[in-house]
Parts: sequence; C-alpha cells; structure tokens
Amino acid sequence: MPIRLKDLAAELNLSVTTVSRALADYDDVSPRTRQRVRQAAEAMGYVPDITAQRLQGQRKNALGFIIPTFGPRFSDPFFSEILAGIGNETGRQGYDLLISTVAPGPQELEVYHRYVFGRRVDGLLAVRTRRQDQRLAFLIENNFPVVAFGRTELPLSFPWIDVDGAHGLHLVVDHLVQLGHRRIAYARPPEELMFDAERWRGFEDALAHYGVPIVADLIRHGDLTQASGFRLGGDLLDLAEPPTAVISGNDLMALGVMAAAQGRGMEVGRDLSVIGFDDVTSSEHAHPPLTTVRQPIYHIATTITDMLIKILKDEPLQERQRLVAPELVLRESTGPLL
Amino acid sequence: MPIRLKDLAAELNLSVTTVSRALADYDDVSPRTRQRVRQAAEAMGYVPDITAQRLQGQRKNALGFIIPTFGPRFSDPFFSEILAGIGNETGRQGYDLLISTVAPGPQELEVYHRYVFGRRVDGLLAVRTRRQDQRLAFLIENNFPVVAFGRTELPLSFPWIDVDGAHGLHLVVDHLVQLGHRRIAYARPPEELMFDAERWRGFEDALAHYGVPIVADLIRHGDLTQASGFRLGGDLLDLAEPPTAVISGNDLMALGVMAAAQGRGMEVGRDLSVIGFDDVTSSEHAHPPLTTVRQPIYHIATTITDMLIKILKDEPLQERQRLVAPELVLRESTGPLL
DNA sequence: CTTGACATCCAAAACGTTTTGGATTATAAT
DNA sequence: ATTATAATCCAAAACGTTTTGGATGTCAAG
Repeated sequence: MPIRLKDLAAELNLSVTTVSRALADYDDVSPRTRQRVRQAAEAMGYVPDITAQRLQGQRKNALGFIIPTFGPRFSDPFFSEILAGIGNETGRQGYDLLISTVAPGPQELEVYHRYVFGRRVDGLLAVRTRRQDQRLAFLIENNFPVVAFGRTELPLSFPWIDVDGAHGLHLVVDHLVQLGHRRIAYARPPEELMFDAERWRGFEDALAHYGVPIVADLIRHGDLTQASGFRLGGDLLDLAEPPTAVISGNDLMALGVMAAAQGRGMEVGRDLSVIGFDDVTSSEHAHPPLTTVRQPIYHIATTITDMLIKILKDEPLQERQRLVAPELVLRESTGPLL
Repeated sequence: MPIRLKDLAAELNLSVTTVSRALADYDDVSPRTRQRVRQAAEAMGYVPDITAQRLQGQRKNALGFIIPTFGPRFSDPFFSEILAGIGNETGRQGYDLLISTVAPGPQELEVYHRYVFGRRVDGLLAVRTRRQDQRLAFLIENNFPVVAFGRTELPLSFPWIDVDGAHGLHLVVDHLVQLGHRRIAYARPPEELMFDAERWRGFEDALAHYGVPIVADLIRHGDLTQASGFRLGGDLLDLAEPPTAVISGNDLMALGVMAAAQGRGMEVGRDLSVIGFDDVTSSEHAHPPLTTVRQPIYHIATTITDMLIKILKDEPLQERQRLVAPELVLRESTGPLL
C-alpha cells in the first residue's frame, strides 16, 4: 500500500494540510517542521498521487501527441525523431506524454475528441498538417491549446513552426539545374498534406525561373514510404523517356527510388540523380550517401513542445509562428548530367 | 465549461447517483430513466472526467511504455513498429498510453519509479531486455504488472514473449555455411542486451557444429544504428583477411555494412554476403534486398499489450511465456562464395 | 495588562466520479 | 388490510490532494 499524505501526518502528529504545505514550500510552516516533514517523506518513500493532484488542480501536467499512422506497421524515421524530441522535452519539463496512434480519417477526430473532452491533457501537438486540417479546426474551435509543426490552408490562427518547403525546392531545383538536369521528376508527398502544397509552389516557381518545362508524366504522388519510392522510381525509370533526376518527398522515398535504379543496374549519382528531403539519420550512411534537404526535425520537435508548455503556463512566446529555412546537404546521390 | 454529472442531474431532476448508474447500465434504474439520461447526455455532450474516474476507482486504464533511447535522436524502425503495435492495441482496448523516452542508466530507473509510485499507469511494457535488467528487477520487486518483449539472466519470473535468437542464428549460419562461407563476421548487438547472449549461444553452437572456427577479430559489438554498421563494416572489410560474410545484430546495422561494402566498390550478394535481423519494412526495398531473420515485431507488440491488459483484468493467459521461432527471409544480399 | 502583529498550524471544502447502504413507492401474496 | 417483494431512486462517503479561511500562541510595543 503506498504512503499517503495522511500517513505522513499521522506519523508526525501534524495535519494533512501542514504536511502538504510543508512539501510545497509554503512559508507558513516553520523551518523545523518543514525539515521534519521532508525527512519523513523521504524515509517513508512518499510519492504524491498524481491523479488526486490532477483532480484538485486544473492542470494535468500532460501533453498529448496523436501520431497519424498510415497502415498498422509504420516505420518512418521522421516520427521517431519527432517522438524523441517531444518525449525528451516533455520529460525534461516534468510533463507526461500521452500517445495515440490512429490513421487519418473520421476515427482520428474521435481520438481528438476523447483527448479534449475527456480532459486527459492540457494541450496537444500536431504534425504533418494537412491543407484542410480538421484536427486543427476542431481544436481551435474548442479553444484547446495546440502547437503544430506545419501550417494549413484553413483560415485559422494558431502557433506553429514550419520549414520553408518552397525555399527547399528552390534549393533542390537550383542544384539539379546547375548540374545540367532538365528532365526532372518529382515523387510528391500525398497531396492532402500542406507541405506538398508549399513545396509544389517552390517547384513550379523554380522550374519556371529556369525555363524548364514541367512534364506531367514525371510528376507522381507517393505515400512517403520506401516501398512507394521503390514503385514510383521503377515506374519513372521504365518510361520511354525517363527522367535524369528524381526529387523525392522525403528521404525514405528517395531511398526507394535509389534501390529501384540500382536494381536496374544504374549507378545513382551518375546515371540518375536522386534527392531527398529531411536528412534522417540513415541518409548519411546509405549508398551512395543521399543528397537531401535537411530539416531540423528533432529541434523543431523540442521547440514546439516548449512553446506549448509556455502557452500553458501563460508565459510569453518569443515568436508565435516561425518559418525556418532548410539547408541543402550535398552528398553523392546527385551528379552532373552525362 | 464542460458538462458535469451534476449538470445532467439538475437538468433531469435526478440525483447524480442515478445519472451515473444509468450511464453505467445498472439494472436498478428504470428503462425509461436510462433512456432519458442517455439522450440528455448525448444532447449535452457529456464526457466523463477521466481524472475523477481514476481517483475513485483503482484503475487508471492506462499503460506505460518507456522507450530506451540511445542518444537524443533515435531512429530505429524497431521502435516504430513496437510503438505502432502497442499504440494500436491500447487504443483498440480503450486504454491510454503513456510514453517516456530516456537513455538506459540511473535516470531511467527514476522514470520507472515515477510511473510506479506516482500511480500513473496500471502496468508497463518493457522491450530490449538486458542481461541484468534492473528495470524488471525493480518492477517485480514492487509487484508492478509488466509484460516484456525479451527475457533476462536475473532469476525473475514474469510474463514475456521472446524470439528464439539462438535458433535464429542457427538459421543464419546454416544458410551461410551452405553457401560456402567460413570467414563469418558478426556485428553483435550491445553485449548488455539479453538477446545478444541468446544469439551468441546460437552462433557458437552452429559454428561448432560445422567445425568453423570463431575468429576473434571478426567479432565486434555495435550499437544497432546504421552508422555503427557502416563503421564496423568498414573496419572488417579493411582487415588484412576480411570476412566473406557479415551477420548483423539488426537490419539497420546490416544496411550500414552494405553501404560500407558498396562504398568500397564491392557488390553485396556477390563479393560479400550480408544478413540482418528483424525484417523491418525498409529491408525489402533496399538494394540489394536484404536477406534477414524475420521477427514479427508488430504482432509481438500487440500481443504483449493484450497480455498485460488481460493480467490487469484478471483474465487468464493462454501462455505466460512464449518463445517464437523466427524465420529466415532469403533475398539478394547473400550469395555463394566465389 | 492589553493590543497588534507575526508565526505557525489546521478543519473543512472542493475537484468529479463511483459505491455503499438504505429509503421510498408500487405490486403481489397472505 | 397487512406484509413481503421487487423496482426505483438517492444521500453520503470515499478516492488523495490543494486551497480557503480561520484559530491559536508568542512576543513586542504601548
């Protein structure tokens, strides 16, 4: 049986009130008593019952993160990094982290509903925002604290951090065009995702700037898995007029595209240029090492977590919304057009 | 302001007790009343306050999973699959899932302490068990419900599922020896992990069975990251007498080994055989597709979750401990010795 | 010796549920 | 008309904290 406040109180011949206040460092308890209470609490191994604390106060001291998983097995290093960032930061600041995994769709909103109305957490983190993001609409409509990695097309005001995808695609196209490529394929992210919109804008702009035509056949949507990249890459390479360079929605798809090319006997970086997005940890030690656009995923994850906690504590934010510029990481999967 | 039971009661001219019991389907409330209560609850959007429910009952209806992350950024598809399994199963059964990320070590035990004595969850899931697993020792000593993926060397009795690593390495060695390999390197998992012990036993047995010597120089410990595989692979291949086959502690390391070999101009599957362990989703679409030992990670994750929930509900378990046989998946990263 | 001013302590209420142990009313059996 | 029985309802306690609003005692100033 765990130790309760009243056990401590009985042991020390004090009231529950005084014990509680002693532990909370109120100044209406004498130093001597405070000391005695502290020692007894330590000795008897007292740990407050968090549930009771939560019922009493308004705070749950807990954050929620609902992972949009596509399919039962998901294996996306993007989420691993996000989770590590959120997990470490919540832990560091003494918050609990509540997780759910659910596929996008109507069921997903039910989970948000449960979190919000079941008063399980003080705030939520959202990632992989969508053009029409019903999750954000729901949360904001209900005045529920949220910070997002990503924006949305809906006319909603909320705190976020996002990576400038348009800029990212400018960097990519600059690089490829400089290498001489003009038949550039783009294995796009799913079109419902907001970052697809931004990146597409950058892609169109950049190609227009160089006067390179967009070939409809070279533009496909994938689902951000390696399998999808592999399939799309194969399709593109089997075209009568295949591309000389492939841009991918993320590193995982890029890795799939590389495997497809290599499976056809091509040397990536020479016969085909492949470029990713994210710079997940495995990209550096792939073969060839992947040229990609780095977004500081881990850092963004810790930052949105910290922002959310600041909001919950009514502390001021330095910036409510921030667009960070990604960085092109040149490695060996891209090379000059032969 | 959310709706409370007492708001419903006031609206319906009933007592809080009756409303509560109506919603919980007790048979001492008339069908007519039950109906009225249900409708009102629906109409007014009543959602019970989970914190109050938790304080009242003993149950938290929540499970905990403390992810042992090595380094701030972790990116291990193994954990992604585990998490997907645990997340989906807890969600399916109406449980909450509480996550922490913490590096193995003394801090880690503090987190376990917080979970157990802070009464945040009803039970915990443990993975990547260690030979001397202090986490399990702590939990069992405190009679806290736990189900593990993996065993331990400590003399503790607890429910687990494990993959028969010794058998797995027998499969691997059989395969390689049949292909003619005798200089077999082994990029081992960290030695504190229990599954390293089991697999090593299988490795030694199998080599002895075929009369193949163990070359000390070809045996190294890695940390299960792709970077580690890359480094170890490079070291092994730069040896005066390099191996002709490399067994890896997991797929990620195997991918790193492949990249190291390819970076040295070798063709994996011909000049060097590489074999992994896990069969994570990306292994199939690597180049070459990775020969590996499949463990049903996702399925194991859902099963240990279900076992834990059964234990919490005092339902009988079919098996308290189960050893599952892994399966060799032949792909193209292994080939006959030239 | 009284009066404030402090310092120190505590009883009771509150948070929102569920459970306990009846109370009340209607119905059926004598 | 009683009395048992069943059906339906509810007041109060309980879960373990924190907060509110004093109560008590001590000491210095008047």
